[in-house]
Amino acid sequence: MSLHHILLGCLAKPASGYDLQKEIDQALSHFWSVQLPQIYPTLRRMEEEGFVASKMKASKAGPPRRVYKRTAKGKEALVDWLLEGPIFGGERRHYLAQLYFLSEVGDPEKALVFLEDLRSIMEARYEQLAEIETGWRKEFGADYPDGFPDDEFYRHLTFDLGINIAKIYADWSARSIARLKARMK
Amino acid sequence: MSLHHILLGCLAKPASGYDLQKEIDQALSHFWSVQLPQIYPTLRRMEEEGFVASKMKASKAGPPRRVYKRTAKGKEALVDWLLEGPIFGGERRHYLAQLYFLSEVGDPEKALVFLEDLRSIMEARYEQLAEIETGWRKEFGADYPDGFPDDEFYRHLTFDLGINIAKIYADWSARSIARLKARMK
DNA sequence: CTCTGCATGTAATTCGTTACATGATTTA
DNA sequence: TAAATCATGTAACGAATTACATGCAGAG
Repeated sequence: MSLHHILLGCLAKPASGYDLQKEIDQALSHFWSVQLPQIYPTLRRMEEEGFVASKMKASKAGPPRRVYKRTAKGKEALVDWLLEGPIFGGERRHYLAQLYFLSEVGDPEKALVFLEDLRSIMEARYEQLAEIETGWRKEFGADYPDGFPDDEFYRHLTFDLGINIAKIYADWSARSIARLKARMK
Repeated sequence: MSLHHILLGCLAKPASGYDLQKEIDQALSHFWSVQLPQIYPTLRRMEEEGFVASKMKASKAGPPRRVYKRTAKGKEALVDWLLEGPIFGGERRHYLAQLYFLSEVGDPEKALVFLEDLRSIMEARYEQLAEIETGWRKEFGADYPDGFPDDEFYRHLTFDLGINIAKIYADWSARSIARLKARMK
């Protein structure tokens, strides 16, 4: 029961399965991912159980869209989930597991390549977030970061965490490369 | 094919399913989790496919143990996985998804409780890691953090990242609480 | 006319969790 | 004698990925 709640959260405004996938992929990608074939049956089951309701609507470009709305029961279920308090568990970061076992490759040159790949990904991620923040600073001026309306405030908290972590990752990967190089001499 | 590789990584030394679960739970918990009922059938399948080999051995306390060793084919598969480069995707952090939608609870007092729960967890996590690091500093003195042998070097990289992230989380959650309180006035 | 984006879905399979079942040894 | 730790596993279910199948509309 997890995608279930994510979808309820996203359905503050009516949306189709396709829309939802895109939103998750863009705005929530740092802590969640889904594929379309998981979304469609989940939404259907949620409708059967009364958490959402759907209507077919014509689309400008492409086939008709099934647009979902959250019901009162859906909103209630979402709030219940939020009031459970922070849910931990099921963390899965493949790249850290790989790093943990990296000595098994034997050759430090290859380990170095791994770390450099990691660094370029992490730096790109940080740059991307930093650009977004620059945009906000221009837009809000001195009101940043506290000029957001209520709903965006909590979203900004996740952003704030995200950019700080991205920075740590970028610094850490650069430092790790240096440590490995020093050790190779 | 993910637990598969984690188990191969842990099997640098022979171990039983029970041992493996404990190791993952202790040393890898920040980026991986498993339950025993997933481990047993996975190991069995891995043995059928020739990645590991098992022998029954008597135990001091309790029932006999099925102890697994990694085969040459297993080691090869592990190295192949590591050489694929860093694998991203499938991130899942429930508590951040919850935070993202937290405005839906309406009442900021309840949101505050959520953030305070988060903070106490994050601070405890940081303290725990800081204690471990203090121990190492005492043990290695000026050689810390570079006095580790090769295999522990990479493990220390994951630790170094972990403690930095834990600190960020602790600071961020305290800051977020302050921001929310300021906004509630 | 081909490629990209829009938009829906099914089927098969794999991965992961929870509940259940069993039983020995050690510690309080 | 009750609880904790050791140790294995099965069964049922739920969550997630991959492959497959279909078809329209607009841009180049």
